[in-house]
Amino acid sequence: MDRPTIDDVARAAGVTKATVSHAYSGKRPISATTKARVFAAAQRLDWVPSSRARALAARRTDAVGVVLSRDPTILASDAFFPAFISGVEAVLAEHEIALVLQVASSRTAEERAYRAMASGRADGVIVLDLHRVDWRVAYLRQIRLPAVLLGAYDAESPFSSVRTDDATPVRDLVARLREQGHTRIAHVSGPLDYVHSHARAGAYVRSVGSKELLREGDFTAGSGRALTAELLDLPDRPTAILYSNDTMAIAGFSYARSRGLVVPDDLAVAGFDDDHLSAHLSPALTSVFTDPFRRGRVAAERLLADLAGEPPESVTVDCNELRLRASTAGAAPEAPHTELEEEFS
Amino acid sequence: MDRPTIDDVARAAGVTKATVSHAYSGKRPISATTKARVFAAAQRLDWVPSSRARALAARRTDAVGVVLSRDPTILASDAFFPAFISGVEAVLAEHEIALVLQVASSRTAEERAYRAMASGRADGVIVLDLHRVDWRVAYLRQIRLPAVLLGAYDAESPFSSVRTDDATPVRDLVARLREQGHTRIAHVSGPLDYVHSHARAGAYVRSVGSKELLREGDFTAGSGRALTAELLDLPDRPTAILYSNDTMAIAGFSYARSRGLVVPDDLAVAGFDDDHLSAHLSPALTSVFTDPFRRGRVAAERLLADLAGEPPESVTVDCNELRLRASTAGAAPEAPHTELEEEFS
DNA sequence: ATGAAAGCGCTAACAA
DNA sequence: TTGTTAGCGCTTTCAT
Repeated sequence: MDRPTIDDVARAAGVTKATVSHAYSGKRPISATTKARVFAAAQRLDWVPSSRARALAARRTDAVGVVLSRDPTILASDAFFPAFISGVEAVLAEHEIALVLQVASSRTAEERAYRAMASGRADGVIVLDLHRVDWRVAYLRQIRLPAVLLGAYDAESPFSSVRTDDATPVRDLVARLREQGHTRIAHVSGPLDYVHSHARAGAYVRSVGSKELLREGDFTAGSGRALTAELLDLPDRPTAILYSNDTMAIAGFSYARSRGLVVPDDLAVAGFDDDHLSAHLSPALTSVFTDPFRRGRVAAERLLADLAGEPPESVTVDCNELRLRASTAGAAPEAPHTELEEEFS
Repeated sequence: MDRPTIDDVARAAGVTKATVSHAYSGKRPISATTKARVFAAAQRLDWVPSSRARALAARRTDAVGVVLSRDPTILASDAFFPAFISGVEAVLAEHEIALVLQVASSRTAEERAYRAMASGRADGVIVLDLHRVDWRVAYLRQIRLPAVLLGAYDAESPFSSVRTDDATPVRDLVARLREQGHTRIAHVSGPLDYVHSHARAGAYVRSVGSKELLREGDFTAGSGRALTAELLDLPDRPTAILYSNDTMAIAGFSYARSRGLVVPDDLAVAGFDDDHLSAHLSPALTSVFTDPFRRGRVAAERLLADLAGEPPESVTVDCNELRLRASTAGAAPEAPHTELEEEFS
């Protein structure tokens, strides 16, 4: 009454385990007739090969891992993650490969999680939220766990990576706002040690030529609100704010509104990541669609290629798309401080 | 240069594999001194037990599975799933148990996925999106895979379940709208073969006493829009619409607005699930917060208890909270058709 | 308190 | 084309 094993099937089909195994894997020629007998027997016995035994013998798990260093509570309000995972799954599902998820909120927990992956939970991992100097890159190399990095890692690394160009949409957005007459354009970034935050902030700084109105947030609504307050309290306040994600942008524009400012008339606002509800806000939020679904697909495909033995490769996905909406529409407000600026210049 | 095995550690510590194994599992008394020697050796050799070998020998994987029957692309725009998974992970992370995710978009693929879980990918599963008559319940029993069902399954089942009361907030909401003078209150449900959609729709029908203004959607923005159009085209159109999720509600009120209706003056609108941005829409969307994070926690805890040998149990989580916001504020519009109704009555 | 040895259910190298 | 057999690296029973 226990689950049948490969031996049961072999016996029922009048062959040996090896034949059964090969009938399924196709790793050696099996005559059509025996193959048919094997399959029939397996079907009759309702046999499913044990993934555990297979994993041990083949040193392969048929699973791909993701270790999340984010706090579980933050996961919930993030536009990127679910869509990215969907993209990954879309590829993995075709190959009947599972996705193993583990969250770890401390460095030691994270190391343990990666070691667990390496010890047989997964054949390779996708690394998210890459830092500019990321201990995980060296660590994964050390424990020899195949990996794909999501983001442009500058330092030498033996891993494939999936990159995007975050600079262009930021530059385009700044240019656009300039055309509308904005001269005081601020940026609320994510943590600057993340490669993606840093890339966006860097593009911003190069575009406006100054760090004066750059503020470092942490992607939470709280920081969006606090830093917006700080910027609006400036004697020469910005007339436009670019946020590094939609959550901060929305928190920011709610706050601005609570101070009596009208978006976009008094303050233009733009986000990043294009949450699926952002188009429905009013005013609708200008944002940058980054196609996390597609990036998930590409990352999964890249990892499977690596696991199949292809040499690592850096692929760049051209997916970012600036979506201009009402929150940045219209001309810049008659900046009350422009005269002041001129006085000082 | 290969990964060290338990034998290497045993040799280095001058004991046998059995001792090493027991030093870690604590399944038999080991003297403090040998234990110390073992741990020291393991540390020195940088040994991590192979989860594959352990899984095979112990018939346990230390992983919990979720098979998603949704299309991967839908996953992305759903308020429930990421938060639920976060809750699950919050519990699993404490026990260093992994979460195995697999999406399957056809029944056969789904069966394969569950069999893979049963064959060693996971020790048990959490079943989402329960149908009123759900083949998976019988199937999981047949393949003897421990499971926790999310939702109130009516038929006899050997599984634990995590239930919520979706009826009360619907009833409260209808009552509230009645007080405001609404007499034509419609409902756009999710697919009625889902237990949760059905529970909400059932509560609605019992509250309003009629199915006339009930429309069955599928939780997508498209169906929200289409069914809203249908309802608004009615000769005696509703003055309030309850949707079974926020996505449909938002699509619905965008559409209503495009027809020149003002929310909530001409049409009151309410959603379900309370997407994290719903409070920021304008008007802010009335919705029902269902605490998916907490339900995820409870489901994971329940599954771990089942796996530890406790008898299955149905737990009810009292988590639903009606959040009244501007989209249902104010009195019912002077219903343009009330006179008509009187003419006909 | 510890050792010896038999599996767990497959894969793959080696034979035939 | 198929059979034989030795692992894969653990856990666990049976001895001591």
